Amino acid sequence: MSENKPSNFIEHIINADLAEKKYEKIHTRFPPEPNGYLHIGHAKSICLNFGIAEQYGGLCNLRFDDTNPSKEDVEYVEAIKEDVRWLGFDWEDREYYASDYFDKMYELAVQLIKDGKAYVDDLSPEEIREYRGTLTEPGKESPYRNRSVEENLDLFERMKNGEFEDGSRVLRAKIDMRSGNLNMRDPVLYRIQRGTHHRTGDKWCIYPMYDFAHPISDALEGITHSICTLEFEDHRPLYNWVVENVKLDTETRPKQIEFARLNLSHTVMSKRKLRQLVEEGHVSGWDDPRMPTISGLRRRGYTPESIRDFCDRIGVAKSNSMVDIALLEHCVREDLNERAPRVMAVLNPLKVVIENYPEDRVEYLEAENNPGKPEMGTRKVPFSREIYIERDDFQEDPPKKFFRLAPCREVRLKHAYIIKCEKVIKDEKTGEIVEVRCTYDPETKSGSATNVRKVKGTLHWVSAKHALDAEVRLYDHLFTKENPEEDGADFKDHLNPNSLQVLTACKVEPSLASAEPGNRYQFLRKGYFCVDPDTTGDRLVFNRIVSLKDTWAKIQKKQQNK
RNA sequence: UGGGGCGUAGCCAAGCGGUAAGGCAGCGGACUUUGGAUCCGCCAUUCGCAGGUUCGAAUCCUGCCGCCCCAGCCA
Repeated sequence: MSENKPSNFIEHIINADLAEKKYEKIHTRFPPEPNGYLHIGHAKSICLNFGIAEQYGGLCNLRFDDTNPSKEDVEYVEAIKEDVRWLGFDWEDREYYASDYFDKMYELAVQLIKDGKAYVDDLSPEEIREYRGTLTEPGKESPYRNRSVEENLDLFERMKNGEFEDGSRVLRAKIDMRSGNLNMRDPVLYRIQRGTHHRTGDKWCIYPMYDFAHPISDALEGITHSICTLEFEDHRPLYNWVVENVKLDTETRPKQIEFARLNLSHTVMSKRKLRQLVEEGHVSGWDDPRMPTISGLRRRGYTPESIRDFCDRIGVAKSNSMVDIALLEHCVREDLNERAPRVMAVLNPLKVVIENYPEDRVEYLEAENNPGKPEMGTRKVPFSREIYIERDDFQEDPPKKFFRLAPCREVRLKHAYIIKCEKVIKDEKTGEIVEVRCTYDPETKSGSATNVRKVKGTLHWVSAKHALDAEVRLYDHLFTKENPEEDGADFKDHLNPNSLQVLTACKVEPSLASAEPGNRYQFLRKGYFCVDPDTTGDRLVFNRIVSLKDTWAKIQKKQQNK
């Protein structure tokens, strides 16, 4: 199909293969092991594999690499399917499992033995390690390496029949104990491991290793390009060995291609570490909105579109890299700027009384839902004598360039009037500001003919008697360090103690009464927020997806540094 | 000391012998009833380093340096 402008080295390879007529149709696969939840690193692989298939008019399979029952579970297969679907990809009826091929794999292993290319080894795990040699010294051949085909056949069948203890024997490929590539030093193909498999139950007590199962699964499914991460690069000769030495009846030979996995700043990506965060209670679960898991990002409010866009932008290459999380944040902002309706919410309320506004008057002001998109319409927002503004938006003794509310100063209330601060009321004991008294200028009503004055600052607000109470959860990076796993220290030493801040006294505009879990909004001047599933009939809970870009925060930082 | 990879801006990343794309971040400025958005401009005389080939090298050759991965009966 489209052989135009390859955007990465994998497309170059595919274009070349197509030009040489090595393959007719492109077929990829996404092969997760159902032993944990998917994270954004997997999203990169999913987008790559499904994306290439789509781009070349081919297909992409979803295949669970379930060859180790001790670590795998149906819980994970369901979660993985949900995540892939949510990201926007469809594997149609091509949902496969390596375990679907266990019979075939066994048969192929038997054939390998008959061909004199595999043998049953009685060495213990420790002995196998010793015989393997080291990185710099060659290995030694096992004393069992030259058993007769008949004996191997008999032993392997008895392994399958459960006659031997777990770990007492393995089937090994007969390749080269002196190879510089440790993977080629007679790799283990099958091990004995009792345990109930989530799909095959107790049918098997021997399970194939990844290096044997993966190339066979690929070949059986007609995969043309088997894309995996860099650490499998030195498994490629073994992958090819299996493809070439096993008696397959398919004629297309899959090709393994390796790319660099994603690393994201200010977080961790390994399943082991993520699991640790969950199990030790540093986060509330796999779907904690601070987690880089797909389920965490979903709950946080990230859109699938923004994640796909991110995956497009980071590119695909072979150098180990660390992508700045700011790019991910940029991608959601860009997406949500287009689609999120704007709404007013005061996170840290400060009461403002407009002294010259009639006590019992209420005006319903017209407010646009998205200034960039008039087609998103307008809504009515109630305005009255008592309102809340953001505590940060008032300062008694304002610094330079602060153009919000301060004594004797004027600001515009978004969609409403210009108000002027007349008086500050403080708590007599604590000195805390409890209320600000203002006056408004009736000539300045938004949209009216008399509204001609301009002021520097515009604030968001909510009418006190109309406001809804809400809880807002503010999230920050999970780790304070760009790379928490750097310099050998425990990554948990760099957990950000302020990664979650819960605000329980927030006031939001009444139109949010109908907000439902999953809905996303822009809280004017604050950021993008998503309704959390913890929301109940009488309690609104919002997650901050990402803040808006904050020029004022930057100015403040500069002022502090002076 | 073996094998496999990778080095282009603060972070990603194109580039494939014809004179360094693009994005993020950053910095300036315009506009603005979101300090948002938008717009406009700046941001690598040089591609890890050193030699060589060539009219011409990030691209080809040689040598060095640095970083990552591999010694699971995990994937």
